[in-house]
This record gives sequence, C-alpha cells and structure tokens, in this order.
Amino acid sequence: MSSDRCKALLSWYALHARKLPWRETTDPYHIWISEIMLQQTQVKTVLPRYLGWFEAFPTIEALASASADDVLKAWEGLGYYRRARFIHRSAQMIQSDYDGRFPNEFDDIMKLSGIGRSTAGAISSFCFSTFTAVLDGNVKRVLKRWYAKPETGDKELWLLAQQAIETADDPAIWNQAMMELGATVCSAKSPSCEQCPVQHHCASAFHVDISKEIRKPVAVLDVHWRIHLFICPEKGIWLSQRPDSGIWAGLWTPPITELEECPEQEPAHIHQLTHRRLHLYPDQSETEPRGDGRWVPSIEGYALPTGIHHLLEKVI
DNA sequence: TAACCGTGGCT
DNA sequence: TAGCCAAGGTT
Repeated sequence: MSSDRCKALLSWYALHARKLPWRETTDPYHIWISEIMLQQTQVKTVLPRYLGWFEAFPTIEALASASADDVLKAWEGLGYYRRARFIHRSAQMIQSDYDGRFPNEFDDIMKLSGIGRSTAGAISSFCFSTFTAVLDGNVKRVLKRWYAKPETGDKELWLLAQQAIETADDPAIWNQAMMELGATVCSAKSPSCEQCPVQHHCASAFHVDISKEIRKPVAVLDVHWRIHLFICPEKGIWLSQRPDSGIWAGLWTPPITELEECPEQEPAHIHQLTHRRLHLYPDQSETEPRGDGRWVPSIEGYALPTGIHHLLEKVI
C-alpha cells in the first residue's frame, strides 16, 4: 500500500465526506442498525428510516422484548425482510449472552445473526477502532480498479483490503473513506477519475473498462399470483401471514395462490423483485375466507409488502 | 457454491 | 425507459 495513496484518500475524505447521521456516533446499537439497513440498500433509502427506528426501539432491550410483528412493521418497505428477523434474534442474543451490551469482540460480533465479515468489520472498526477491513461492493470495486484486476475473487480482495487498512492510522476513518470513494467518485457506471484523489495511484485511472466488471445477469422468473380479497365494512380485510421462509417471509398479505399458467386477464399490478416478476390478479369473487388468517379492521398495524400496498391502492 | 432474498434510485 | 444495481448474509 502506497503511503501517498493513503494520505491522499484521507485528505480527500476529510474535505468531502457526506454528513450522515450514523457517522455522528460510535454507539454500537446505532452503528449496528445502520449497517444492517445499508446492506444492499442505498444511503438515500436508509436516511429517512434510520432515526425512526430508534423512536420505535430506543434500546437493545426494548428491541429484544418487542414482538416479531412490531419489528417487521418497523422494517416495512425496506426489503430483504430476513434482516429484521436477524436484528430481533440478535437483540435477544445480546440480552441473554452479553448482559444487554453489544459485544466488543470481533468474533462475538460475527456470531450475531445477519452479521458477516464485512458488517462485523465495519461495526468493530467504527465502534471499537479495530483494524478490521470492510469488503462491501464499494471497496471491492475500488480495489479491483486500483490493481486493475476486474476478475479478482473475494479471497484475494480480503487480503488486499486487510493489507490496506493496516497501513492506516485510524481504521474507522479508513473504512469510511474507502466506502465513500466507491459510493461517490469511483462509481460503478461512470467513475469520475478526474476528481479522484488517488488517480495517480490507480492502475485503471481514466481507462476503467466497465464491460469487464459486468456481473452475471440474474434470471427473472415470471410468476402469477391470485390475490384473494375479502373486504367487508364491519370486519375490515382478511390477512394471513406469509411462511417463515421465501418471499416476504413473515409479512401479512391477503391469501395468495400461485397460478400454474398465465391467465387470460391482465394483471392489476406487476411487482418487480430482483429475481421474480410478480403478476398480481386480485379476486373478490369468493365470499368466505378459509385457512389461516384473521380479519383486521385496518392494515396499519401490520407489515405488508410494498407490492401488496400498491395493489390495494389500485383496487380499493 | 450459487441461489435466494426487496425496494427504489439512477441513467 | 427499462434495466442495472446498491454499506451482503445465509443456506
């Protein structure tokens, strides 16, 4: 690692870092929640949700003692709902195994649900100043470009990331600076090499070949779902809870049946997920709900998937 | 190991 | 505009 590169990056970060609420604290609970929210999720999406979380659950203890439904409700709309369940489970683990205090050992942080090496590295460096690297999408892209190795696998990238952070004085700022560079200047589609503080130390400067960085495309499968709507003025709407695994696990929806074939009618709504395109066909022809579920006077207290919200807005 | 898991911003 | 993809982890 070039020391000049290190200095240049840190000077740039000192001047250009975005002011983000989770950068104003070293409190592990706050950092932890921010890191989970930010997994595969853009800063702009997290910003309006971050502070509200702590109004709902001011402490880890409050989170641990909340119901699973309340936690999912607080996560509603953020996607990847397993993350909310992991947070809940981890909060309970912190209560029982660590006396309610977020663990300060890297290995213990890694044991918590939903926290892998990169997230643990971030939390540990931000809260406890350990020299533990982060290797998120930003850092991977920056490192691959610095060394002009677009095909490099995670194993080598982890070595490079760890080697890099060990030359820094402040591991927390180093990790933040690497992510900030990737998120702003060294962006995926159109890197701004002319604005890059480390352009003189980058093997790909001004000739980044985006075509070599393309990921393998995800296959999007079309599925057709009948959405059984039971709505009545006295009882409200009938909702049932999704199973523990799969799409929208644990969330509440009207009963859904998967159709074998694409029906003749047009879907009332199409909801696009990463690997699925959900074609939704509302049906109000049946009179009495059957199976598991409950009448709810209002959907307000329940965590519903965004696609179902959209459908209900259209139909009702 | 590779498939799976959401949503919204960006170009 | 429609596709790409973002502060990944789990199984």
